[in-house]
Amino acid sequence: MRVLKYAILGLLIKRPMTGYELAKEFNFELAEFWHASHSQIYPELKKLNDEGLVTYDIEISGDILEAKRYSITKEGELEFTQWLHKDEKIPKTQKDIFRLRMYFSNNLDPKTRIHLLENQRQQHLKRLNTLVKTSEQYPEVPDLYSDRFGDFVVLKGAIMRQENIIEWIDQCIGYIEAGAKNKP
Amino acid sequence: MRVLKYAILGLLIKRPMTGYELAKEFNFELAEFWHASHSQIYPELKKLNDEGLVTYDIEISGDILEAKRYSITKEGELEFTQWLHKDEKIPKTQKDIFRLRMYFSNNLDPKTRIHLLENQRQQHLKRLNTLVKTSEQYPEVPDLYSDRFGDFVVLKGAIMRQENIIEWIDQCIGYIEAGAKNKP
DNA sequence: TTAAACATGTAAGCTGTTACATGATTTA
DNA sequence: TAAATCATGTAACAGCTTACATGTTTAA
Repeated sequence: MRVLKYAILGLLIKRPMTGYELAKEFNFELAEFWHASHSQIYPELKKLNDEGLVTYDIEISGDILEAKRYSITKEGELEFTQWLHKDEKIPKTQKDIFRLRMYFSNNLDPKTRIHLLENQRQQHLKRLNTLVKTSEQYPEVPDLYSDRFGDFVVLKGAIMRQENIIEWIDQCIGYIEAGAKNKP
Repeated sequence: MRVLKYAILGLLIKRPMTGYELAKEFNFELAEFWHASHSQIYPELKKLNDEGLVTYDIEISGDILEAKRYSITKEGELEFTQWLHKDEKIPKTQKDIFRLRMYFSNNLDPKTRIHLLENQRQQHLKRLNTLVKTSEQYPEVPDLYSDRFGDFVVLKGAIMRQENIIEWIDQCIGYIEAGAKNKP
């Protein structure tokens, strides 16, 4: 499916970037729903260059440090746009280890279950706070054609997802507390 | 990390199963947040057997059709329980291709964006309806120590997640409609 | 009698992570 | 001058998907 290919092409439409810069992008807002490390990015950039979807110029910092600044080509833009127009089938499975654990939680005593849930709750709350803080950079909805629009909607989605997970965790805790009260 | 190992061990605690039956389990409720196909399961069962965490008896249906019915061993139960007690770090990234597309959505005209969103909406709504129908099997919260408790809480979570995604999609559509009105 | 379900396995290939490997430049 | 950041690559391995491969039993 080569999603990384399209992720890179999409980022290069914003502006030409080095592999190193692309790797950084995958660690900010984007990181909530897509990630790639440099060991994936460099080979992919090479491949995209072979396919004629990107080109690069070499930049020199200081005396000898070379950086390849990649730009998307016309063909690259075309392929990216075609991909972007396609309907996406929703995935059957969103792998989630914690939910797998909860699926098996009848094997744990109530106290342990609540401990595990509280631990998750705390982590998600922390993440939520970070996301909310980031969202303060968007006092209003960005222009539809600005690339900040995409940032904005996925950030909103990330916040809503964290809130939803916390709500689910709270309900789980509620079920366990109610169940433990009946049969302690 | 070998999550599949623990997923299989957890399922075998419920009851002894064949590889074929395990594969089926990964296609029902569990499928929302974990999946494995038979080509992964059979080698893993072999490995677990080598490690002494499961054993099997051969069952014969009809004249010659053999099935290996796997049971978890004491060691297997111990390892599983130890795993289940561990705190889980929340993942930095939950890969989501559709959100990646939306991240790049400034490259699409508003009509196409709304088309893509409506398409997702419809798919998630369909999934939601299926989940809600399934949840009717749980008129009340199952007993804390019944293995239906795990089924129940993750099903609740799956429903909440679908509702949340639909809410996000609706908000996205709202942003686009509002933005397109200002600058058509 | 035929299609669906039962049943088990292997192989090739893609994706992704962690570690290995090296070195330059900038900033504190 | 030392640490952080910039910069690029490869290798080994784990995980997962799709296809290949084979055959039996049951229910319509």
